[in-house]
Amino acid sequence: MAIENEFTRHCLRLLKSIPKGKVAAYGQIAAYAGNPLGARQVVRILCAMSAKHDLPWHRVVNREGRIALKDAVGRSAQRRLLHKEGIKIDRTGKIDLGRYQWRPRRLRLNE
DNA sequence: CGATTGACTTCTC
DNA sequence: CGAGAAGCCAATC
Repeated sequence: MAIENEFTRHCLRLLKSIPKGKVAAYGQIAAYAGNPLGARQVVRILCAMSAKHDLPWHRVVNREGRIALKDAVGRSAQRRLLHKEGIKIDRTGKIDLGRYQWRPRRLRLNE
């Protein structure tokens, strides 16, 4: 069964291109995929297809730079994966977005 | 077909 | 900074 709509396709492509050591926000992915209000759809995609498509689900956090997962086990797993990629998380559980947030394409020339 | 439900976001207080 | 409410969207019931 193939990918149904364009939005989903874009999301998958974006998600797969998040480089190691960087993170993105749900709403951010949704926006680049064409639906600025589709953060929850991104969640659904991750939930449903992360395993099947080998998506870097752990590189997606909420807008604040915090792990959005509710499940305690999943949260620690994500924390571990991120840490393994060199992403630092402060003791309040927050990621420094200014430093780690992914920016698609060439908008990140200077920095 | 209306109600419920999220790994969301933004605004108020 | 924390808690609540409201907005948003698609899958599921």
